[in-house]
Amino acid sequence: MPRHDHFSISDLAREFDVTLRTLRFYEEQGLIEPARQGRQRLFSRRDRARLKLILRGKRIGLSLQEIREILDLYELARDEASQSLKLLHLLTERRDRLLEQRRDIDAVLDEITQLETHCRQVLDTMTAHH
DNA sequence: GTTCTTACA
DNA sequence: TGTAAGCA
Repeated sequence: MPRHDHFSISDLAREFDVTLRTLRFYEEQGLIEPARQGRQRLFSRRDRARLKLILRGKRIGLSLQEIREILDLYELARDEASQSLKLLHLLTERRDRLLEQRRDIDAVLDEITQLETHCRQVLDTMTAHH
């Protein structure tokens, strides 16, 4: 965990508990673009900071595509305002998706309860006849 | 021993 | 994203 200015792919993998494959994949997806020292990747503090944001976004449930949008803003429109605005928007969408999933789950749960009730009634009826 | 690219159950 | 293969 060299506290210096550069990190190897293994350094970051260890620090953030992700696999080497994951870091290479994120690069492939354009979320990070570590420098190269010959052929090897050389991660800067900036890459490290981005990775931190990527993982945070993933925890919240944002897609890599959405995370990239935020990261891009952090690069281009260096103003923190547009970035926060974007994040706020994505968070709202994420919440809506979760709420919808919750509604779907509740609906299935209710159906299960109804079927359960039905089954018990059938069993009670048969028992009563014997 | 470590990292890289490519391909695929 | 995991894993295996063949290099550097």
